[in-house]
Amino acid sequence: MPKTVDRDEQRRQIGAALLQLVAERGLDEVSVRTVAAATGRSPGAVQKYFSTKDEMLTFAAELAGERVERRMAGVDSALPLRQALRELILTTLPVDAERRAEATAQLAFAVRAAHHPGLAAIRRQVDQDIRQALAGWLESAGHTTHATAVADAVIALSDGLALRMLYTPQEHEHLLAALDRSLDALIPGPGPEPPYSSAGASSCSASRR
Amino acid sequence: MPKTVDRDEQRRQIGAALLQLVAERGLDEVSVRTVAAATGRSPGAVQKYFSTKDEMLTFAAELAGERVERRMAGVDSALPLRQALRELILTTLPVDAERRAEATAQLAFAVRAAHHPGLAAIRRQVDQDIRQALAGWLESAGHTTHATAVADAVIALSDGLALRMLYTPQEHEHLLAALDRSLDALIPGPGPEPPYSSAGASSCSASRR
DNA sequence: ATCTTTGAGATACAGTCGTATTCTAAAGGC
DNA sequence: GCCTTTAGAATACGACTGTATCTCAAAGAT
Repeated sequence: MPKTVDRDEQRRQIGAALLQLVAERGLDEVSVRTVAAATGRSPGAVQKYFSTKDEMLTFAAELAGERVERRMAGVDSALPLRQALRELILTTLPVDAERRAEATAQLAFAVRAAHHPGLAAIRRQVDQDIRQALAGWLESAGHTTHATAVADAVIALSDGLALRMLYTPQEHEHLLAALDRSLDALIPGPGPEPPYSSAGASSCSASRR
Repeated sequence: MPKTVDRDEQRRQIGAALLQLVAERGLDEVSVRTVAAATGRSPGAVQKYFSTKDEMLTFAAELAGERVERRMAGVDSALPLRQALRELILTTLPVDAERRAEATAQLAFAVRAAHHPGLAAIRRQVDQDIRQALAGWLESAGHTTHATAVADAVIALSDGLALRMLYTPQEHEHLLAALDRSLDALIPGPGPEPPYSSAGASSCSASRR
């Protein structure tokens, strides 16, 4: 046996470099050569691990998906529902350099998935996992009705806020306020009632206390 | 004066073709040559109207923004708030081929804006316009507190749902349900419950038709 | 009818792309 | 020790990119 290397580890290194490159320069700037340079390798060396650019892209998309799911699993599930949700969403919003990198890559892949069946399948799988985990949280917190619909709403809200934050760093404050407002509305109680206006029969606020 | 043409009209034609191309094949497939072919022109003819690819892209992004704002202005403002919002959001979701085309282009430009200051500025302007119009709707419907936060939430929700619909056509039903759930939560019934609501009960049980 | 200005097409150029092929060097197994 | 297998680099190729330049046809003004 000749010189041997941990192939999977190498692939993960390259994939990680690709994600970072997407974050810094955009998915359009990703080429076999730029990724190779970002990892200090020659283009030929990258070819040893990914025979095709598309294979490399797909691998990186899966890697990014795994990261999201791992972060999700890392949220303290003992937290009150609203806080847990807020914490989870905050880990997906580009509020600092690291999260901005992740969000950028995530959204870039999502848009490309619109014209790339392979990437679309990966995104669908990740979304499905997150959706079911979220629905589980909701149900175990007493949110037995329309748990999946609320889960989908939370996902959409998170993605939409992240997208806009990408090109509007000035408005992070406003958008975080919008996040809290939405969570207040979507997740009634526990704790002090959100300071929502409107006369007594405010829609959902009576369901759980 | 020699042969003369309506330059602005030509530019709009080319811009429209570019948007359609983005919708059908993705922003990566947009090149001076592909756009020229899509308009039945030669690449050189396109150069007469846009001396640079970036100028062409910027123009198309503005064109797309105008379309959104025009659609927004077209929503019947006499409608009850919740219905107006729902109608507005539906015109931005990829529920049919035409809207899918618009949403695809919109989101593609949004992601590219993350690394393109010019596009970012355009997006920010469009977002600002929509936000203020939405906030105006909300306030004039009695939603005097946190109108802008709710407006931002609505925008994020709309973008997030559109993004996911792009690569998950199978789940349109679920996502529309999530939209209604969110609207129910965000917009407490304006006096008379909207017709979506089932009887006088809490609007929590109201779902899409 | 001529001139002049313009739209449109064709072509050229340097650069980058993805991928295939070829080479060098090094690290186990014998 | 050599020999095989592999990692990695270098190179080659055709296709495509954005942009600059050139030519030609056509239409209004004189």
